[in-house]
Amino acid sequence: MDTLVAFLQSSNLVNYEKATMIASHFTLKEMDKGDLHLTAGKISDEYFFLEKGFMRAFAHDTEGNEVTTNFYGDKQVVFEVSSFFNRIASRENFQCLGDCRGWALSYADLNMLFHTLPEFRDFGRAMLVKGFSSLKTRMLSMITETAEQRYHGLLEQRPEIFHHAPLKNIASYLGVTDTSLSRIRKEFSKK
Amino acid sequence: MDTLVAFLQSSNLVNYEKATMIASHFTLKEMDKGDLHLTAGKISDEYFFLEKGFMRAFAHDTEGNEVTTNFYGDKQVVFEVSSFFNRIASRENFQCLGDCRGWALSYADLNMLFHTLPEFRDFGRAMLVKGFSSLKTRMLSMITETAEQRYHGLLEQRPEIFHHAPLKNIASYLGVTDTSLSRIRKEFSKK
DNA sequence: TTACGTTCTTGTCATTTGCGAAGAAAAAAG
DNA sequence: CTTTTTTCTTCGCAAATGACAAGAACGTAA
Repeated sequence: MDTLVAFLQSSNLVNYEKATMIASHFTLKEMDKGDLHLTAGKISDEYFFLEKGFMRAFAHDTEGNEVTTNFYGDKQVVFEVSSFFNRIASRENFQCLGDCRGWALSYADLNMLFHTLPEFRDFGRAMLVKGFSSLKTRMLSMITETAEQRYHGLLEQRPEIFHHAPLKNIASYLGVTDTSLSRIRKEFSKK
Repeated sequence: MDTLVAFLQSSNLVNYEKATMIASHFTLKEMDKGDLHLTAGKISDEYFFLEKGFMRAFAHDTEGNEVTTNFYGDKQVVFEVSSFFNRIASRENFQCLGDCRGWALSYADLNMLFHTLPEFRDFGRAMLVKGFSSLKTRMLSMITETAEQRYHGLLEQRPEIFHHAPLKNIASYLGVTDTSLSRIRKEFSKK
């Protein structure tokens, strides 16, 4: 649980004492490779801190194809914002790409903590803002960059992804087919 | 100012009395067509409720081309989340596409209200979550739909945009060139 | 190990899209 | 109203990408 406490402190918004107190409300959750942490159609009720492992989020398009919408590594918060806060069914699934271990907080507990601890409120908002911001950046790169540029960018900025996720997941995350990604990699290896 | 009060109440998170009290901290701001409400490089310090008019947000890509990232109509909150909350320079510009009139709240005032009114906090979070959620939807459509499908979707879901924004802005918002959008429209009119 | 299923690569072909440039149309300025 | 600027459309061509299919490579489980 030390990892969680350290994570809460890392933002400099929460001190050690408060971090320990917040962390005490989380419960341990362990999953195996392939397990679904959240299934589309259900309401997300876990604000989940991933201590160890790797996960991805994916949705289905109108034709039923899987589209990977995000990857999560060690020490990241994993939850479906809209489902969690609006208490509505999630359109996304969260799947473990390896054995996972982390800490979960329920909606009720999170609200209780938000209500009593302004620091945790700010922490929560900072997480939300961060997620929003990185999604915006990704949208911009989707519009302005070629598939090849996006591939290289991901390779530089988040190399861990390539160690944990199959290429077809990465392809849909980048907005290309697996065929196309394979070609991009081939061109790249020529140099 | 009635419009603002009504807007604050519309979420059902804030009652009339509190809405009036919150609204009293906003200040009126009027702008002409073409004016920049926020310039890239500056820190956004206005949580802005657009009462009347139409605006767009745009950024520049690495080659210096304008990319429209969002459109805002009547009765919408307009602000750059990351710049506003993190107090960092904005990468985006906000421009009036017609004469605009709305109400602005400073970061300091917003925090003061967040601190004293749990209802307004929830309201603020709901706005944030909503923006996040719609950006996710848009990202998914960018990955799974063709440019033509995205065009038709926008035409159905937000027809006002076509009454206020030039097509080249809409093109970059949709992630295509103006040339390509022109072709898509031509194909469409053949039916 | 062997057999099976999944993932990845490669090929061909059709389609979409971008780029550069030119002209038409529309809007703004004088 | 005329001029100027901006926006929109159109053209030809090249490049990128998707769809489909076949086979290779890989991992998993019996």
